[in-house]
Amino acid sequence: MNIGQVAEKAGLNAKTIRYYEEIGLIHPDRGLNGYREFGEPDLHKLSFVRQARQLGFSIDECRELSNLYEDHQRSSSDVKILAARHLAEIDVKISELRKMRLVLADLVEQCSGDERPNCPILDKLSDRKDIVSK
Amino acid sequence: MNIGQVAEKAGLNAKTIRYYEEIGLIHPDRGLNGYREFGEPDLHKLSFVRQARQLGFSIDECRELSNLYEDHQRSSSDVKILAARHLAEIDVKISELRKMRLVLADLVEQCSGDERPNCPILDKLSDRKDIVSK
DNA sequence: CCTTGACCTTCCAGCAACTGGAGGCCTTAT
DNA sequence: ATAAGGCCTCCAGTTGCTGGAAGGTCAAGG
Repeated sequence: MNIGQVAEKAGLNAKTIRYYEEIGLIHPDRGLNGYREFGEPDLHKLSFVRQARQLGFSIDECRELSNLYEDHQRSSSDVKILAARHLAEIDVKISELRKMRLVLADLVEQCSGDERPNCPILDKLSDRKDIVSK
Repeated sequence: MNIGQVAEKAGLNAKTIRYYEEIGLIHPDRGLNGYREFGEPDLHKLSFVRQARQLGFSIDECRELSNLYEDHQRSSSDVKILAARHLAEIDVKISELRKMRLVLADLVEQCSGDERPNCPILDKLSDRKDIVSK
C-alpha cells in the first residue's frame, strides 16, 4: 500500500503519517522508487493511534499504549494505570473549562450588548482581583 | 518600574512580558540603560491580558479586547459578540472532552487491571470502528 | 575601588502535533 | 509525448510561552 491508500483506510492525513514516521512511531518499508510501502500491521498501528489520539492521549502515550499492545507479556494493570491517569487529566481540563465557562457566561449575561460603550466584561477584566479562582 | 516589579504586580512571568512586547501587545519605554520602563497603564494592560488569558481568550482575542477597552467609542455589543463566541468555543471543548471522558471511563471500568495481559482498552483501540463519535 | 549578587539585556532553541507549500521525481493513461 | 496525479524531501509556520547562554548594569558591602 502507498501512503495515500493507507491514509484513506486509517482515516489519517498523509502528512500526518509522514510525521509519525519522522518521530519514529511507525517504520514502513520503502520500495525501489523510494515510496513508503505499508502493510497490514502498519495500517493497524495507524488506526490504533488514531483511536487513541481521539481519546486525547498524547503521542507519547500512544507510543506507550502501542508498546503495551505489542507486548504480549503486559499486565492489563499497566494499561489501566495509563488510561486512568489520562482520565484524571481530562477531568482536570473539564473542570478548568467549567470554571471559565461559569465566569464568562455570567459576564456575557450582564453585558447589555447594545451600542453604548459601557461594558461589565471590560470592567471585570480591568479589575486587579482574580476573576477566575485558581 | 522595571520588568521584575511589573511582573510581580501583574502576576506574570518576566519572560512572558518580554514575549508580549515582542508580539506588539505592549510597548514599554526604555531607560538610558536599555531597561524596559513600565508605567501604570502598562501594568493595567498586562493585568487585563492576564485576566483575559485566564478566561481562555487567545492572544489575538486579548488584543481585540484591549483595543475595545481603549476605544471609548466602542459599543458593548462588540465586546459581547467576542465573548459570546469564545463562550461557544469553550462549550465545544467541554463537550468534546466529555465525549472522550465517557468512552474512557467506560474502558477503564471494564479493564480488570490485574497481572493478566487481556485488556479491553487495547482491544477497543484496535477496533477499526470509531470509538469516539465525531 | 572592587567584588559580589541580583537584576536586566538579547538571541537562540525547543515544546506538541501537525499543516502548508515549493520544487522535483514517478507512474499511468491518453 | 505529455498531462494529471501521487509521491518524495525540506523548510517554515502555527500557539504561547519557557529555558538557557552570554553578557551589561546596579546597589551594597568590604
